[in-house]
Amino acid sequence: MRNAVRARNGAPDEARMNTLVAPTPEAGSKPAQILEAAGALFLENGYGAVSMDAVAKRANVSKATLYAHFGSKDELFRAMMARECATLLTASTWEEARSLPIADGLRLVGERFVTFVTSPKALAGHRVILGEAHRFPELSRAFFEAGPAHTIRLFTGIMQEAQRRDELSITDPALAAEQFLALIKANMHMKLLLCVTERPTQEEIRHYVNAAVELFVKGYAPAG
Amino acid sequence: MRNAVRARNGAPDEARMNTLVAPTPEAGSKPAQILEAAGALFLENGYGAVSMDAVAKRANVSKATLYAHFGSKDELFRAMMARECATLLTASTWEEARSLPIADGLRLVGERFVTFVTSPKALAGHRVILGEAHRFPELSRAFFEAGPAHTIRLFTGIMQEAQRRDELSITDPALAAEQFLALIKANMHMKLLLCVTERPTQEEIRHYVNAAVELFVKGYAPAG
DNA sequence: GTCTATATAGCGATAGAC
DNA sequence: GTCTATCGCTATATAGAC
Repeated sequence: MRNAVRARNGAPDEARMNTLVAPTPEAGSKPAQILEAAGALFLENGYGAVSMDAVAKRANVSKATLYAHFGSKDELFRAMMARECATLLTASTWEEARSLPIADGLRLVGERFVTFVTSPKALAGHRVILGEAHRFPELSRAFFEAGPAHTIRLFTGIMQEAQRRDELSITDPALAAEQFLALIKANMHMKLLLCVTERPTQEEIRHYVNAAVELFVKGYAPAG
Repeated sequence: MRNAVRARNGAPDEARMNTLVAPTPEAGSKPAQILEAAGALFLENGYGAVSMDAVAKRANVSKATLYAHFGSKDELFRAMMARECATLLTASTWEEARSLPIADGLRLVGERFVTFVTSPKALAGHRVILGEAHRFPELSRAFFEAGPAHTIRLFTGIMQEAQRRDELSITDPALAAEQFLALIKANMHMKLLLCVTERPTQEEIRHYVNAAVELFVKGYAPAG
């Protein structure tokens, strides 16, 4: 897609920074096996605690084969994160929310969003990225662009739409989007990242999201 | 469950779970030097990327001396985290907020809280803990209790007070506290954890907090 | 391309002198 | 208590046969 070559004129940020796009190897091939093993192990245990031996063993591949496809542990980690982000962040159909009243739309996409970010895989990826943010700053940036920043842009659109329809009185749609996302994640996300609580049920998620929507819609209700 | 010995009567959670309390060695002593070096290195680079040699070298101490005071790398890491949490989380005077109108009180403690969690040390600690949450689950729990959970309890008190005074209409004070904390951190905290932005200025913090307080107070305004 | 076997280095942890 | 020197192990990465 847009790799390495594309940084010429004033290309928009969306196009320039997402360096997490990587070709997906054909299913069943050795590279695919390796990436799958790396994904399972790195996400479970973090970068430092996983050896190349362990990856090779889990992938049913020799270490030499592993190094033939991925030149180093760093490279393997990057490729694995790119693949995980690609599979996790398939843009859902946010459009359907646009046709609903704002509160219902927020409830719909909010619940979907929280369900996603509280999934074990998303949490594991989040944890690993955060733990290695210092060592892999570009990866961290790319993750942010592909993940949180992307989501904020989507919700910013929803906020602008709601304001255009006079359903909400918003002066800074991007800030409002961030606030809403923060509200629905609230403390639950942190607790999950720290492994101090179990995965919430769909009912619990709905309860959190409903409370957040209520607060948000009332807080941004148009005057009069 | 967790400490094996202490789970008898209905002791409050606060007393049972905070295993991060550790004696502070006298300043200038070797243990103090070691802990300081460990703090700098672990917080900067994470657990796996720091060797005991590196800690010893930075502390101007031999590795044998290091092992004489801290039996293993795990133990050193725990002691270091305990010390960092102790120095960072000195309970400020939240009481002063109680005498103010709710919006002013929230602005005051909110700004202080955000200033704290966006400090480089707090961020580094947060990052390391998150990255190693799998490997050190008890440590993670203890951190959560000493940090986020403690803060939520404090803010829950503020919410209850506000409701008693009919300044806010809150049905679930703990949830409201979580919501407020999430709102004022919003996306800024995530961006900082991912190293995709610089430390915010006090003006930026104030701006975020003001926006959050406005939304929160309006959203929980008593009817009528 | 893929394997077995190995090189080389750095790790956590320890022994023994002082 | 503190040091120097070193053990034993495992890590990343590579050489060479097939």
